[in-house]
Amino acid sequence: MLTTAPPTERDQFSPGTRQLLDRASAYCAAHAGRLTETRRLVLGLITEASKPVGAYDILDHLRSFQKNAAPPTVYRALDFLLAQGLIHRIERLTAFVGCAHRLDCTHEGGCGHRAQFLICSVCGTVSELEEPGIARAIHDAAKAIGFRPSHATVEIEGVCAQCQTR
Amino acid sequence: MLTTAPPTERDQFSPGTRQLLDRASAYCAAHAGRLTETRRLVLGLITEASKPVGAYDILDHLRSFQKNAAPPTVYRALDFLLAQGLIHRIERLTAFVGCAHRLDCTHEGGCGHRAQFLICSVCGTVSELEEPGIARAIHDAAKAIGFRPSHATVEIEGVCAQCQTR
DNA sequence: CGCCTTTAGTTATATTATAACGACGGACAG
DNA sequence: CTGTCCGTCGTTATAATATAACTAAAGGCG
Repeated sequence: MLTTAPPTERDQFSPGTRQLLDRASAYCAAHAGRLTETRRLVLGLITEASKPVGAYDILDHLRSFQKNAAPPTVYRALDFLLAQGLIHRIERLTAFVGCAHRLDCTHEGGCGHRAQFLICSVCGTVSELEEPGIARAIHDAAKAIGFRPSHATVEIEGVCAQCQTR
Repeated sequence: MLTTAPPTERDQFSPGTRQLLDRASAYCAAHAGRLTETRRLVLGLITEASKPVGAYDILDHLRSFQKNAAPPTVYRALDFLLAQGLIHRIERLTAFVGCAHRLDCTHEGGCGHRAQFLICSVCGTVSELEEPGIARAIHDAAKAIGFRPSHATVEIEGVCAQCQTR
């Protein structure tokens, strides 16, 4: 009798995504982390989405690979990916996006805490900025009043260029 | 027979808070809004707290005034106060703080969307900045890529001056 | 007053996130 | 080899935050 095997990432993820996952796996290995099967699937699902995805959206999709996935399954993977800097949490949306720069970032630990996000309120897409001027303005303002910043959340809501022309 | 009356704001709020509430009431009246009893209590509770407060913390305290308060009671008041610009929501904390500047702000609608917040991870206090340099850096960066911003969330986590010296 | 709009009460439920505990598995020292 | 440790995962339950939907009351205004 033929039992139906659950789908693998090969069936669902684009070649581009799988390549990114391979690079992420190497990145983790180089930073004392393991991109396990579950973590890889979660990162893949986030990467394939064109918009931020909520934890329970991820859970729904993850269940097509692992029928017994539960909330802690997803949240544990998300915690790991956040710690590695491979994804970001968008606070205003309570949702997650892949990090556009982490794998290309040459300066250790230098990318995650400086990113800014542009949220289009029409199409819902989020794009990531790395604008030194913003980071500097924040740093300077904090320094001027004796505050020592460790991380800044910058989320800019508005209408993206594409949606303005429609 | 003597029935015990529920406490009024007079019993709980400091004179300074009550004065602020009176000013807020006038502010609302001038902007086609009514600072009703419930809204006034919620704003008072937020104002008295030295730190950001969660919606359910507010609910707990509100119940000492109104025994039948429920989640929608609080969320409706919060929605109103946010719309008036009298409080802010701190996304990273899922909590609310009073607006330090709204009542003193002379330019209509000009204060709310430019504020930045400093969150001390040691003592938990949040202070509000209004630093034109940050707002300008954000505006310029967005403009450069054709994005039209409507609102920017800037939340800076770190250690405040006071906590650094301890 | 009578009408209309805003506000509030009430119940139920949706959405997001974590606690707690046991099991499994690989790495590594002895 | 084998026992131990640590990181990961499965599982169940529950906490914390937020909203839907409907009804009723209260206030402004002709």
